[in-house]
Amino acid sequence: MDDANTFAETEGLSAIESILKKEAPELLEKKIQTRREGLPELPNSSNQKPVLRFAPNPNGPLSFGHSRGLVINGEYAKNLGGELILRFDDTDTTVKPPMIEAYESIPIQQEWLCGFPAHRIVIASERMDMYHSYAHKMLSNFFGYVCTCTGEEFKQFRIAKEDCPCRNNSVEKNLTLWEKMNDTNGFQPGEAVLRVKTDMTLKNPALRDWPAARIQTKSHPRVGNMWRVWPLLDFQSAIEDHLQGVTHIIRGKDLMDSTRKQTLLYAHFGWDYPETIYWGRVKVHEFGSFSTSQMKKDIDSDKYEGWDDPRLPTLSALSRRGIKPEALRTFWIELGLTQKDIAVPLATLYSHNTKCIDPTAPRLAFIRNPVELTIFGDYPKEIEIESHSDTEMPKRKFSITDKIWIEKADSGKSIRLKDLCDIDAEGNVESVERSDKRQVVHWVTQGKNCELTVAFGDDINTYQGILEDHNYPDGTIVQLERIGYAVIENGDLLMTHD
RNA sequence: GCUCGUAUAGUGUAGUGGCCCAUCAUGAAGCCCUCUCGAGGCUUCGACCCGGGUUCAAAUCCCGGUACGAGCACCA
Repeated sequence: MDDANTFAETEGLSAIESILKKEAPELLEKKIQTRREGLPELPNSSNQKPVLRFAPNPNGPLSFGHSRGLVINGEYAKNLGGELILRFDDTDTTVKPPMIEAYESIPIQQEWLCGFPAHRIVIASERMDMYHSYAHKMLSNFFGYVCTCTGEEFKQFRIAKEDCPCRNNSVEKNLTLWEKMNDTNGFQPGEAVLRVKTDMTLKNPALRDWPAARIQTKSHPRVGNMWRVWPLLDFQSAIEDHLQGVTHIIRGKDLMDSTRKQTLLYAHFGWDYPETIYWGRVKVHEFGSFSTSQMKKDIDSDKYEGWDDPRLPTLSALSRRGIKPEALRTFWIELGLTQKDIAVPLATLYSHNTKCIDPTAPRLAFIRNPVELTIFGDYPKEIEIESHSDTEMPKRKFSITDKIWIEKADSGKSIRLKDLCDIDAEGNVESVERSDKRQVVHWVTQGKNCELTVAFGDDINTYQGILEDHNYPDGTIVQLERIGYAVIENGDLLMTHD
């Protein structure tokens, strides 16, 4: 390389060019910048069919935030011919108790979003025997122990990098204490936990002898009181990933320490940890911060009408509002898999959604703040109007009387009544053909009173107006001319977005 | 406090030593088209956190700083 540069300096660049032209012409061709499309290549996936999983807590229905995990894992599974496991991590009956309806709704929403059903569904609460048997194994092999310190006591040991007294108990003692944890008349919640023996001097405090299971006495909605000792996420998830043969874990970077904890556990068992990829935190400005438990509270107190209240960021609300799964998928794929913490505006999602719905959304006129206008002069008495200017949709047919409705904001000036005629401020017809560049305004001649509901942040507004007669069924996404897209719901309108 | 992570236009993103006075989308502005303030087409605007170092060559590698975020739960 040095020689080459010296040569270039003394002989000039053109000399090099002519040599290259002879010896290796392909090097001279300008590379064209290529932009990677879609998701980055999944590492370590060329020699195996990937097995991925998405593991929500069924303490409520799926939200916008969940959709990232579903989309990313689902896309990889689909594109690489692998498998997607939908796993219910429902091992907490106390802090985030499972909601029984969620076991039904989550798979439905998963299929709606991904476009295919999960290849496997795993319910943690039905696999408790497995977790117990590995917990037992951990104790018998002396890489786990029952700890009877209080949380505060152990915290001090963790900070001081010192072993807690329970750490050196014999295997026999541990097995006895384990029995006592599982015994109704033994330890009570809070009196003992199962810990994984790692190393109390580890640099990262989060990894020091982390807890694997605890006692819960609150009944589980699916399995009742069959179990008393329940695994914590890091343990349950680690065991289950191995049991299911998960090859790739894609999750938030807030779980980086989970990976490290679980890798230590895998080392004890002699297993290989799956390939792990992380994404950063996503904030959606318009959604603020919602937690499943807070939403549940607010629904119970009637602040929201239900899980599909259009103000909420749940998948059922988005779906109800006319957000398409394709738009959600494009949105998440475009954000990609970086570890950056990002804040995104909903405008991007809406833009993708517009591309999905615009080609099939029939146009309708909706008059907000309607005022009646009498028109004088010659105008067509029967009229056919396009329902969608770019596609072949049946036309809208109306008989025109001399009374029509226009929006108050459009009244009192000379306007073009769309597809009908030019009028002056008093309603006198000036021309049937479009005669100048005056503003084109939508209008209704035969219509019904109708309510348009618009969710905006934490507010919900309804506008009374007149919607032109149509016979589209509920659920149709229409475009209200000059306003935006909306879904027909019980004959009324629910705003999708502009 | 300890540990870990990230830093490219307003917002996202591509880019893994020479294709880069940096890609694409979104956004904003303008024009064209259109009997919608929609869709479509075109144009324009706008960025490599800072400071050192390595190298002929750095957005890219190294070190330091700064900023932001996360974990250190008997939640997931």
